[in-house]
Amino acid sequence: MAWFLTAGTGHGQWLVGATKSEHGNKDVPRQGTPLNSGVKHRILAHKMTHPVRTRFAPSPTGYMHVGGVRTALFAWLVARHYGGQFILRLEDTDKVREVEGSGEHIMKSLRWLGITWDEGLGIGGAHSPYIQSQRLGTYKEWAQKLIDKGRAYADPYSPEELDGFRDAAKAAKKPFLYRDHRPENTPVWDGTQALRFKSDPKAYTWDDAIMGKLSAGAEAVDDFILIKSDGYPTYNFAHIIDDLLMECTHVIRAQEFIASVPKFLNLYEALEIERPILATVPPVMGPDGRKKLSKRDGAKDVLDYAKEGYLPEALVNFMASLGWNDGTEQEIFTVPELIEKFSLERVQRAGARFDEKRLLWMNGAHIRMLPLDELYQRVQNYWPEEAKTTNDAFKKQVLALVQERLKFFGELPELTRFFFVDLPVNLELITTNKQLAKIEQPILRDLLQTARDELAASDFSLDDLTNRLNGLLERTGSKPAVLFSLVRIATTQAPSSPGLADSLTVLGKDTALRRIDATLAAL
RNA sequence: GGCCCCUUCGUCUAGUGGUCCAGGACGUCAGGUUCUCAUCCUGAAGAUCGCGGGUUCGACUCCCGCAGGGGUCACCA
Repeated sequence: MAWFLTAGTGHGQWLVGATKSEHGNKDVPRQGTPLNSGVKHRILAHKMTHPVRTRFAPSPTGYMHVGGVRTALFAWLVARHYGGQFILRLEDTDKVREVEGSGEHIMKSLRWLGITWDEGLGIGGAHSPYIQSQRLGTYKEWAQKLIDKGRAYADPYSPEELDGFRDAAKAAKKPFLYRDHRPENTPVWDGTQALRFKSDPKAYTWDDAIMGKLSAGAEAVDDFILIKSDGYPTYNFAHIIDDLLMECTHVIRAQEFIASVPKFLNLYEALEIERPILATVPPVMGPDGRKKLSKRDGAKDVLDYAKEGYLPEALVNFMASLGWNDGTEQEIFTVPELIEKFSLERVQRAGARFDEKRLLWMNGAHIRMLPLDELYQRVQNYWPEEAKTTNDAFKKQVLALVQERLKFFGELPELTRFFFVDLPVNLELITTNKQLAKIEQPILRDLLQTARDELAASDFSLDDLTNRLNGLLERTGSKPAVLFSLVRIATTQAPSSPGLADSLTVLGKDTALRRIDATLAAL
């Protein structure tokens, strides 16, 4: 069932009437303020009769890292939570910064994570096109409305003049405000200059679904550029038009836009359109906590996590937990649980540091939750080279043994190689072993020979192996740390492996005895 | 520099005036699970709730100031 944002949906969560009382009311209690006890006074007031529609609108400037994708995730979670729609739009209005193939790469990233969209890039929809460079006519139309109202004008200055103004402002330690230089008689736009918004500066107070009550003075409102001189709109203008036309109910975006909101609010007024619910997601900080995660500082492409064998549901869980929790002590969430429990009200306002160790743990936890057959399907591209020709049944047995040891699929080869190929005898494994190093080689040799004879009589079923290994312990009087280590090293030639009996039964009699013989020959 | 936002264990966080000399998770350390690695279990260390005032019988929770951090001041988004 779809949720609708209307007054009186029952829970009192969504209230009426934000836009009109938005400004100049710092001390006046808002009408229709939510009663719903004061859930951090973040409850959003808005009137709407449409189903929830959220969007993610990246610009095609390369890959996406965890910080950017988390914003998409939150928007997606909101849409899914309310049974609404999620839209993917491409904001490609900066042709200089555009990186070829980014759109495809972004779609691939979202698809991998299971962040599905109902309209937009690649699939079209009722509000096509979803690529801003293909919507230039629309922006021009809306720009004309502003011109007709006397709320837009051509920028007569050269870039050099503008730089001069900016430098002067900087030298005076004052913020640069274009409108301080607004021409007396604002020129008519002929399409070759930049088109600027003629702002009506005033102080604003508004509600942010995450940050709560926000405010800024009139100095935050300026004459920003609507249409650049190359004919493309700026983000500041285009997104407002698109969100309106695409009927977005929420604009969920990163924190760097918070300072621009007063400009947007001013533009909504000039356009006489109702604004969507605004939500500002706090930044994901780099591991050092000094600044937000960025490509410049080596933030990874989310698809790198795919390559390394991370589970998308684990990464989703991890990103969600970066700045959100459900108020209980639950840490591991499935995607359906996230959809059910997610709410903007419980999103943190402070930035959260990216801790890859926690991601690693979470990924392991999700791997352990997977049924063996599903894990087997997912892990198929990660087997060591030597396993390529091995049959499924055998690989599945191996996988069952390493499932609880896997932190990410990329570890599969080093964890399992010895199951598929005889590794060269490495006596160092014995000489550096705490227990075995103390024992002279001839004694070790006898012990291993005894074990070999016993194993030769086994049918290599797990039960029989376990019994014989235990019997061996009694008969030889040696400690498990000695006997088991010795046999384990001889049969695997690996520094670590799953339990001895488990490993042996999967390895099989021929292989196990052959490897013991090789070790015997080397001792 | 102006404006805006943020501030609880190393990290992610719980916490909406008394139940908090602050709870959980990751990480770390120690012990247990017949060998290694891992899982699992148990335990330990780890936060004078950024600092200073105030309000209150009582503040992590409310108010004020300060400090620190972040964001922004583009014909980038």
